[in-house]
Amino acid sequence: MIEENCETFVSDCHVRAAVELINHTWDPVILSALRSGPTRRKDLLHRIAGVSDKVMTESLRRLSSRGLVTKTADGSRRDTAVYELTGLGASLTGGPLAQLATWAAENQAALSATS
Amino acid sequence: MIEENCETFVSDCHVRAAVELINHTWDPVILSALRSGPTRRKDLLHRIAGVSDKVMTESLRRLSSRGLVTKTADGSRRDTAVYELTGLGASLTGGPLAQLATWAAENQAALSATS
DNA sequence: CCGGGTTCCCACCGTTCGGTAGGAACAGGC
DNA sequence: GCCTGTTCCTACCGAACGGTGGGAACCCGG
Repeated sequence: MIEENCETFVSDCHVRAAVELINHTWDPVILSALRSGPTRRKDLLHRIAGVSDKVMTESLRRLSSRGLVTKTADGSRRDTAVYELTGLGASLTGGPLAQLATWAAENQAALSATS
Repeated sequence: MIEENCETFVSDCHVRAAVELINHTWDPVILSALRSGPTRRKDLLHRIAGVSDKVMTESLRRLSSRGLVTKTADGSRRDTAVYELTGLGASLTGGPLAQLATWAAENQAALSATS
């Protein structure tokens, strides 16, 4: 599906690929939340109000499978699982995602006015 | 829904708001396609392979209602309708969206490897 | 007048996504 | 042992999204 567009609009294909990384409702929020460092699942759920348990699991798995987040457990214990940004994830959150947040903050007035 | 997160994660709220502007499959592609200047609907459909007529209409309407795109018609004629980026839309496509595309291009190998 | 091209709308279908509810597995404190 | 907290998983449901098919309105060239 993406490849078709690559034939016509190469740069757009990249945009598409990138947007698909974050186009799930909570993924960007979780990524941003992880910028403060390795975080446990419980703390993520606590900090991000409104996200359900299932969605958090799904998002973390999705982000993990895409190489943006790693799950690190101390030994085999379950309740010590810690999620952390990978280099790729950090470059995404620190670069484009931060840009997006900055842009949104600067244009907040215009956005809320039109919505 | 967004406001709840704002209480806890202010910057994340902005990310959310921005992502919601582009989290529809074809919206970013259409926005990027419009960077080359005012474009007619037909040309957009022709250039972006894979997008359906309905989705194009929906996306254009959505982008228009959010102030990212304007629809300009020469008089009352229907087939001269031209879509164009607004200042807001241009700042989004030229800034964060371009950043995202650049990032995606740079990390293309890592992305395709993990997917 | 008539056919083709263009814009736009509507109704329907299948898939995906987010949310809820419930439970299993595991560790620690009482 | 028992209860609690935490991490996951598994159904299900409703809503939203993308895609298809069909058609209406409009303009132009034959």
